[in-house]
Amino acid sequence: MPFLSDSALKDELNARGYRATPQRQKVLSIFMELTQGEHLSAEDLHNLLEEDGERISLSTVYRTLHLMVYMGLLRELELAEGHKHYELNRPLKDHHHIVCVHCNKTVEFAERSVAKIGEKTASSAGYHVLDCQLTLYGICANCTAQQQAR
Amino acid sequence: MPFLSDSALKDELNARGYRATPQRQKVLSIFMELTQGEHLSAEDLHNLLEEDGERISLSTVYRTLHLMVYMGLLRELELAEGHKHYELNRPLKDHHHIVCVHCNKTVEFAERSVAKIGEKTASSAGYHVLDCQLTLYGICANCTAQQQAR
DNA sequence: ATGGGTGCAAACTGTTTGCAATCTG
DNA sequence: CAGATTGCAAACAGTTTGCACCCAT
Repeated sequence: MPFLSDSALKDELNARGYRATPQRQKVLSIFMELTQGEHLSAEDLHNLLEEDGERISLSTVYRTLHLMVYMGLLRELELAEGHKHYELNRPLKDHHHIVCVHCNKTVEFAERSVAKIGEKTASSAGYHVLDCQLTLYGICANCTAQQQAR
Repeated sequence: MPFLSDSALKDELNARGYRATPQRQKVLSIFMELTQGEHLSAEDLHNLLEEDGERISLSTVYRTLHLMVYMGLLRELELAEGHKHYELNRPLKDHHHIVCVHCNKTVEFAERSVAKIGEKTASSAGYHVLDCQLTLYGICANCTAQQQAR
């Protein structure tokens, strides 16, 4: 599901009774241009679209993000920055985050065993797992160094 | 750190140049009365305090929560419900969450190996880990059953 | 007594919603 | 052409902040 042409997106939307609009296509194409691990807030996305000369309102950005999360095209991340971030929902969800609580710098890392542990635990609690996010909060090397400098 | 008497809290605060106020003591005592795994939003906490006949403003609740997270007494959770939740920051952080994306029901579970994996990964990226949260999103048994009933 | 803490109300941020106009299937 | 989708502006929810008063230290 990571790469979806405009026409594939249209099919996917139509199959579920939704319509393909230029806004939706443009939103998805922005996400497909990101490098692995990059993620955007609603406002980041809106800015990128405007820079590209697209005319799209913030409300539509939000509505589109919700729709695409609902359809499974995007993944919603809750990093502790007060607003949500979104990224393409790649089939292998073995990619997690470390956030620096000082500077908010975020690093992605891949780790297969976490998803397995999660899957096992959740299903024994009767849950059908949709997503598995391991988030580590800490202080990055840079900030640690700066603290010691004081 | 899970159980802190009023006077221990006072010492802890004074040592860092803060003052012990009735509001802060009451907030912490509310958290200490919770059963393991319970967590509160700022508003939940405010309501509980008012039920107990305490006079405390919402702003003070927020300020106190931030302070206690900063001091390491509380842990901030980002469950996908649009607002943050807080719980006592117990020394063993091997306790994670599964959230049902339909009904928001949250279940806690303990899993030791995740923290180990996280610690290892983060430190190799140069991060000093403060917290490690594994959050699983899925559909609970109840909601699955209801979906099939339709 | 001094400066940290509180309550209040007003400001803010990110997000959602109602509605008329517009576009897709 | 019907109904889904959009843009706009207004409404919202949760959280933060300025300021005068108050109370731990």
